[in-house]
Amino acid sequence: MTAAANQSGRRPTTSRRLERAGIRDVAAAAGVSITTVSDALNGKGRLPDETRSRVREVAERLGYRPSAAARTLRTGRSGLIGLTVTTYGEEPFTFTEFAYFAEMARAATSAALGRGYALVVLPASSRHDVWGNIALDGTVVIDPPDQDPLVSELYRSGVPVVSDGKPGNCPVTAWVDNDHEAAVLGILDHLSEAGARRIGLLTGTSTDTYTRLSTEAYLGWCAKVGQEPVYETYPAHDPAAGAVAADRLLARPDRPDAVYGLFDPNGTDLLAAARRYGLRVPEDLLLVCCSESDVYATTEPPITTLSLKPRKIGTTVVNLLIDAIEGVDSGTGVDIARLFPPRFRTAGTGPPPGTLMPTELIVRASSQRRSPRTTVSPPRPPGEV
Amino acid sequence: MTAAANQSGRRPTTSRRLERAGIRDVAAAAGVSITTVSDALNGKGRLPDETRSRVREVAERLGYRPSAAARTLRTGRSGLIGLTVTTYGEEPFTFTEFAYFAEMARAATSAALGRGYALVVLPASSRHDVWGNIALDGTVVIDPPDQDPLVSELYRSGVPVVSDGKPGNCPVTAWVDNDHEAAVLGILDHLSEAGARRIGLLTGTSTDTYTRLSTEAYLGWCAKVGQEPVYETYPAHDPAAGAVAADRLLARPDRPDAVYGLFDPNGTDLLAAARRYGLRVPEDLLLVCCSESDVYATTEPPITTLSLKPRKIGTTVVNLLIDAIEGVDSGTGVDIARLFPPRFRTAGTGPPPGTLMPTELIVRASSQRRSPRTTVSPPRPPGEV
DNA sequence: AGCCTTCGGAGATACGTTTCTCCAAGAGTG
DNA sequence: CACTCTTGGAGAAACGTATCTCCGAAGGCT
Repeated sequence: MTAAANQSGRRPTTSRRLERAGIRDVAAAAGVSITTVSDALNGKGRLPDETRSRVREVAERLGYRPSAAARTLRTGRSGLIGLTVTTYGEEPFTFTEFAYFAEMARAATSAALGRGYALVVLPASSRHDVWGNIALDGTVVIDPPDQDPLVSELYRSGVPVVSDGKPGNCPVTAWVDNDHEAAVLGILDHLSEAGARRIGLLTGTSTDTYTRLSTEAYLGWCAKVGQEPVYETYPAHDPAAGAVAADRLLARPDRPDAVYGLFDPNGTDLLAAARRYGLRVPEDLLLVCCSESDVYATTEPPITTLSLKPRKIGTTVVNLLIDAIEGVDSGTGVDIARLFPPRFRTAGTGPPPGTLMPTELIVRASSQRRSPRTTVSPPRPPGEV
Repeated sequence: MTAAANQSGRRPTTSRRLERAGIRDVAAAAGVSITTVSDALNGKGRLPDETRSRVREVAERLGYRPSAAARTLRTGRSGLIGLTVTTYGEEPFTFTEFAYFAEMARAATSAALGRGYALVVLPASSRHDVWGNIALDGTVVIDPPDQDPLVSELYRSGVPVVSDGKPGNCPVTAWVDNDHEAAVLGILDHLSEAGARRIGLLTGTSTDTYTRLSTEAYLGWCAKVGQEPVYETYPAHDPAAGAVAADRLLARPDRPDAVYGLFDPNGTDLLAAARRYGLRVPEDLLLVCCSESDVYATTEPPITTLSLKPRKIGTTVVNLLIDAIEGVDSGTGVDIARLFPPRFRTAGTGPPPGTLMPTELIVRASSQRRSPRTTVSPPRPPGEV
């Protein structure tokens, strides 16, 4: 039994054996009250520096580590943020499957840590019992489907939710998304300027916002410029289906002379399909795809890609969420959250605040008829340093 | 004020406004005691099914969600597992930077979730205050450096730690690693059989276990077969340095006719370097590199890779950790953890239990002089389905 | 009839903090 | 001297759950 526990007069019968030192032990050892210890360690209250440092030293000596669980219970803050990615197909996660998710998650983790929060990776399926078992201060949801029951449940129970991807019909505290329409229009214009006469699209069958908005933008553009739409769809989560769809697109009688692929692997798939049909890129076929992968910088030829800037998105999403958690209204310091708890905030205030982030088109040889000058270091003979 | 809170007689003065329903509210609404509610919901105690279902129904109706914080405080279990990856260079994480980490993390997340735990991504630097703020049941550490203070601290405070990568000098509950020596020897034999006369190595400057063991295995093999070692080292976290080192290796007067690269990007780097020197792969240069990326299946030519099977590793690590947390001794059901808390378990019992996992060599064209028959679908004319 | 066992459940305590309230002693002030 | 104000700190009440202990009642057995 600890001497401190003895003095504190708490457990007279049960002897706490080798447990970690608690705040009581520190208080007893330093000859002060628990209040003083708490204040000293947390920098609150009014204490002379001498007491503060003495308490800190005693705590250090005893190896005192405050119990996160107790603190969470008392303060209602866990410092934990959920990160949820919608699941496609059998696998529980597409997490880190595509470069976009991986980079976004990394940026989000980093941003959260920078503000003292940690990220918990959670499945989108609410049946996993783990959801109820974790005290979350808020949640980031990537690409929530319409009417997501999980998001509704979270929001209803007062947990702030910020989504990456404009939510369909579920209530969120805030959302961040790319300006997909502008991105697609920009690409179509870019291809037109490069000489494309008939631009095709490789798109997905699912109904998520990204796919929907991008496809609509394409169709709208076609209607405006008077081009017959030329597109193929496939289930985006199935890599094999992508190659087949790429092949299908180039096999059409009205074969396009330029293609934009909405998903990461489309670039290599389209390149392979073009090769099979003996089409030269960019001479016979202009190519652009949406990807965060840098392999497209070294393909033959390098492929123009659209970056959704996942790092920026991840950072923004997390910062928005933490702002909501801490009740900061973008720097005004007004404690909005306390005045209007989340469950009431949208009542009558219209749609939740959304932020549109710009994308970046990384132009490479595949989308330029006149291929840009590439810097190639000349081969050096062996032996030369 | 809730009627239940009124009846319970607890807070007579302060009115709890719109807070979530607690276990007391459920008890009051169901006309039973708190004990009964807890037992009914957790499937403990001895209760008739009628009471159990009635309580469950009331809880459901009230939207009762047990407080994770309170449960954690009471039971000492949070259901949270830390996932730490050592940081190289400036970036806070290499998390998901390499395919190995990404896949390993995904498998670990999945395995944890399957057993009712969630993963928290944490930085390896202990100065981040977030470490002390989270109740962790255990931690997975990827590739801990020798004498890692963080691991020591965790282990000392009784938190089980399982590492991916054989730990140098820090005490862990268990560890999992590949049999790097066997893997390297296997590759060297494979290259020899393919006709290699002088095998080179592209390796790293850092002292982590993987780099060290692999390099030592190479040197040992060289000594055994009487080949002069031919290798170049570079800081593995610097992508640009890899290309330079690859170039250096092929520029040597004693240029190797086969190379094994220890890191993921080495394949493309070596391929590019070979091209610069006019070396044909595999005719003039045999190539193997360690990578989880499937881009090497489609390079020109496809490159033979060594897979460390990160999914298997991630799953094993997590299961080992949870076994330790729950005190399960690999199925015997003996509660070892309770009998011997972690801090005493290594006293005299020698090194912590380690598991060596096999690797997999994925043989492709780059390491075979007689290139294997490749199945290439002949180009189909457009219009044909 | 008396005793033992099982059933169904209530009471109370502990988990380890944070924080609200309050108090004693000294210091300044009229 | 009587008073207020400030300083430094103590006491105790939560936070919401799990669980240990105990108890009455009903039935079974000798």
